[in-house]
Amino acid sequence: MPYDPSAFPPFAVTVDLVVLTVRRHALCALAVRRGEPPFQGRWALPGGFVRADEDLAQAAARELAEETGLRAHDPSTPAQDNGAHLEQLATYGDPKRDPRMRVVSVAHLALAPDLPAPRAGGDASNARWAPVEELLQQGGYGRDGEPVAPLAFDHAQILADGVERARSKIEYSSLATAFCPTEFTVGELRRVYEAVWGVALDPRNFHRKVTGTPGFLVPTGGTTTRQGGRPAQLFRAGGATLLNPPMLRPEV
Amino acid sequence: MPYDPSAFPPFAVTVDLVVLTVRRHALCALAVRRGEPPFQGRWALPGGFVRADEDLAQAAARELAEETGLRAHDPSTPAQDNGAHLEQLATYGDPKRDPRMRVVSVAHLALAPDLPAPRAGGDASNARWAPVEELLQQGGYGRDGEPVAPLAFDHAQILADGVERARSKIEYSSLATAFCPTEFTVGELRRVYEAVWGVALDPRNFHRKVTGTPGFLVPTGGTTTRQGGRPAQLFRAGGATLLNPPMLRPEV
DNA sequence: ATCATAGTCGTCTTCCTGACGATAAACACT
DNA sequence: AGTGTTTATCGTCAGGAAGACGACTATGAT
Repeated sequence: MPYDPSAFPPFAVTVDLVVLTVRRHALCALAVRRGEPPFQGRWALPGGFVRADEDLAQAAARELAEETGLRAHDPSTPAQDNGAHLEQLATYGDPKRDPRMRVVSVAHLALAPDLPAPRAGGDASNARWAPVEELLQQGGYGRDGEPVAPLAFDHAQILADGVERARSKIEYSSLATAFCPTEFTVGELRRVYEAVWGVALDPRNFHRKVTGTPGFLVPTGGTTTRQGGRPAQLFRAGGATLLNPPMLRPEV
Repeated sequence: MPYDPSAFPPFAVTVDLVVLTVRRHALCALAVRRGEPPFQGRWALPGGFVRADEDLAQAAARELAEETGLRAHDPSTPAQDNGAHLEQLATYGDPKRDPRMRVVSVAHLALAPDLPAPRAGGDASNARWAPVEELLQQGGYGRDGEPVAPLAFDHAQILADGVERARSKIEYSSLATAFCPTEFTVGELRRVYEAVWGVALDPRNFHRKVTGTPGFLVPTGGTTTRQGGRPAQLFRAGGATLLNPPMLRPEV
């Protein structure tokens, strides 16, 4: 078939972000309140249109910076600075996912250490970190007893897919360090795994596993006592990106 | 920002397919010859525009049927019929990836058993199964001494990503059975792993592993001798989709 | 001083894997 | 019929990794 510019329907292309962090022992995602219809007033994932001259990864990094101030580091340059990890998640293109028009959204997954405070266009009341279970429970009641509306569009599905990606990826990669600040302790890293997986891990076996995996952790020499108890060694993320053998997620 | 239909640039959205199969002990991908510019005469991955009323998965299934005659089975209805496995791979949206216009391509990965013959719009000379190493080597010479042109667009990258996805996914899932016909032997399944990974596996340990994993293989009672040697038991794919513990890919 | 908390080192058992010997059942020869 | 070849299948053994859990250490709180 010859090339015919009228042969294809026009689409709008957006990027949506699943930004995850660990706060107070819970896996949290960034949500923004929608200011206009459709779904006005409802919570949604941050995102926006891809510009005409922009790559998808660039658009995702730009949105991430606009919403959180985080720089994304290039995936080819792993965890050195305290920028966020950013990767493409999946693409959602149901014809009816946006009632206004045909929109294809390329969702991205970002993992960040605990941050001071979200900012959505300068208005803090329109952005928040919320535990993912709270955002995913449809039509229930939140911790404060307020009714919880489901996320706008198909964002509950996107968030669920992003959480599942994070849960499986920390098994066989060193990605859990993306949730930690530059220097962290073994206990802090363990609490990341526990929050993301929602399980309790044996501190002794965990310590043996992570310190025994070459390239995973690099001791910085310092110690800290910010968690109480005996001072703990401080580590930085090592160069290894793949864990072999993987960290095993407990059954059930 | 209020909704403004002129606020976003229009995109064309396509699906491209990485269709993999195992033929003659080699991992092969389906390639089609381009009939029009750009890249006229070069080999490319099959694909096409997403229609206005079509979901992305529907578009991919339609293209797969057009190119190969294969029905894709729904991911929620695993390996029963001899349809192909189809899943979304990744999305490619570099502004310059298509010189004509802004095209975002949602690549999909399909795994199929060895098929009679490809058909691309009825013209067999414009479609072929080629070993992935042959398609991925840039500017070398093929088995027959002819110069090999690299794949059109960014399809070499897409193919490489698809192959990598397949290689890693057969580690921890029962997806390797998607390369096999409905009934197959342990040896045939082993040859799938060997072709996809490009390694030799110990037949005895492989046999112990796959027959010892509950839900992976279901004996059908029959035997076959189509490989020569002692008759082998026939199996069908069991209901299990996740392999735990995974099949280990040898180092090197 | 005592307790609570968190970190770190060991031990033991169990399971899984890799290496590899041995047997079984077909076919192709001579 | 006998012999060799090929593929399938069962068994054995050693090494490594993980789960369960005891023991000890170093802080702060009471």
